[in-house]
Amino acid sequence: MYTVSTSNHRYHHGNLRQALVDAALALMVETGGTDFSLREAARRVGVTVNASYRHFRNKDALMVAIAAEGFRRFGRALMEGALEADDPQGRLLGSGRAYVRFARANPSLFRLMFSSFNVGRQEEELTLAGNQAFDVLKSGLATFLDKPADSPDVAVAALRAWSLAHGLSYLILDGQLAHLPLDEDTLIERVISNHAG
Amino acid sequence: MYTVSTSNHRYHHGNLRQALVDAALALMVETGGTDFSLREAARRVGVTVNASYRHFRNKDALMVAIAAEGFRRFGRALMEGALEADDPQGRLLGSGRAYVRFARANPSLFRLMFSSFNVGRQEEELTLAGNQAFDVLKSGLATFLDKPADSPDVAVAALRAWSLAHGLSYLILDGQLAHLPLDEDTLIERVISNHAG
DNA sequence: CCGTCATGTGTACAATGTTCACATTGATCC
DNA sequence: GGATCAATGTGAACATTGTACACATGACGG
Repeated sequence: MYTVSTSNHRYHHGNLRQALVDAALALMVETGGTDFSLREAARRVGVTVNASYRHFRNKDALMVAIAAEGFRRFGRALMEGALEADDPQGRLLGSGRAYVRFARANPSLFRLMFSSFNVGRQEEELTLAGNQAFDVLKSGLATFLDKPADSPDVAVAALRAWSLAHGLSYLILDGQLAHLPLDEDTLIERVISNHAG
Repeated sequence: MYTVSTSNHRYHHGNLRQALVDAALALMVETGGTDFSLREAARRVGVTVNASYRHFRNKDALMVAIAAEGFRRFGRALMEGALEADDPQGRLLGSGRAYVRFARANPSLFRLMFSSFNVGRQEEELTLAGNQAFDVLKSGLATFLDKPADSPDVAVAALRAWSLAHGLSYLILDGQLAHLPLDEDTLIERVISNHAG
C-alpha cells in the first residue's frame, strides 16, 4: 500500500502518517460507518496515540487527510471509467458508471469524503483533490458539448450530471433502491443514460 | 413546538422525549454539524443524562428519532412545494425546488437524515417517514407520466428526479457551487428544469 | 562526537456514552 | 383515602475517547 522505510526502526515508524490513514480507513470499513477511534487506529499501527499528533493537528485533520486520499482515488476511478469508451458520450457515461461504482465499492470512504467537506473546506489538500475530481467531469462534458469548459452551459450540464450520479450513489448507499421493481444495475443504467421515459 | 403537560412537574418532565429531540436538533444547528452531546442535550432540557435512557435505548436511537422527525418535516415541505403550481409538471418542479430549499434551510438535519439511514434501517419509524417522503415524488411523477405508480417507467423517472434533487442539494451543502460562473439560484433552476443545454 | 530536531512515549484530564442501584411521582385498585 | 406499582427521574461509577504537556529516543549534520 505504501513504501515502508528500509531499516527496522524500533522507535521511528517510517511512514506513520500514511499508516494512520490506512488504519483509520480499515477501521471505517470494518464498522461500515464513517467514524473511528484515533486511539484504536494508533494501536493498530503499533504506536501511541500521541505519536499521531506529530502528523495531524487533531482527529479532524486525519479525517480530512482520509477524505483527500479518497478524492484522489475517486478522480482516478472517474478517469478510468471515461476510458472505457471512445466517443465523448460514451466517456461521459463511463465516468457516471464509475462514479456509482466507486460509491458502492467504498461506502464509508464515500460518505466521509462528502461529509468532511465542510469541516475541512479551508484545508488545501482536500479542496484541491475534490476539484480535480470534478474537473474530470467538466472536461468530459466540455468536449461532449463542444463548448469552452468555463461556459455556463457546460457548468449547468456538468452540475446536472454530477448531481445525478451523486444523488443516485447516495440513494443506493441508503438502500433506497431495494424497494423498486427493477434490479439495481438496470436502474442505474437507465437513470444515468438519458432515455427519458 | 410541542404541547407541554399542564401541571408544573418538579420531577416528571411531561414530554421529555420530544424535548430531547428538539434540544439535540438545536445543538446540531448551533454546531453546524451532525453531531451533538447527549449529556449537553439533557442539560439543556434540565434533566440528568440517564433520564434520556428511559426514552431512547441509546444515543443512536435519539439520532434516528431526529432523522424521522426530519423526514416528516421534509415530506410536508415537498407537498407544499408541489402545491405551488396546478399542472403536473409545475408540481413536480415545485417539489424539486422544495427539496433543495429544505436542504439549504436545514443542512445539519438534512445530513443527519441521510447519514443515519443505514444505522437505523431496522427502525420502523425512520423507514416509514422516509418512504412517505419518497412517495410524494413518486405519486407526482405517476400523474405527470400518466402511468401507474408502480410501473418501471415511473420508478426510473422518480429515481432520476430524486437523484437530481438529492445530488444537487448535497453539492450545495458542500459549497461546490461557489466556484461556478452563475449564481446559485439560477443554477438550481436550470439544473432542475429540463432544458438541456 | 555531539548537539539538535523530528518523532516517539508517559502521564494526566475533562468529557462522553452507558450501566446499575435507588428515589420520586402519579395513576390504579381495594 | 391509603397501599401498590409501573413509569420516570437521580446519583455514583466505569471504560473510552480526544487532547495537552513534559520527557525520551533516535537520526544526522557540523
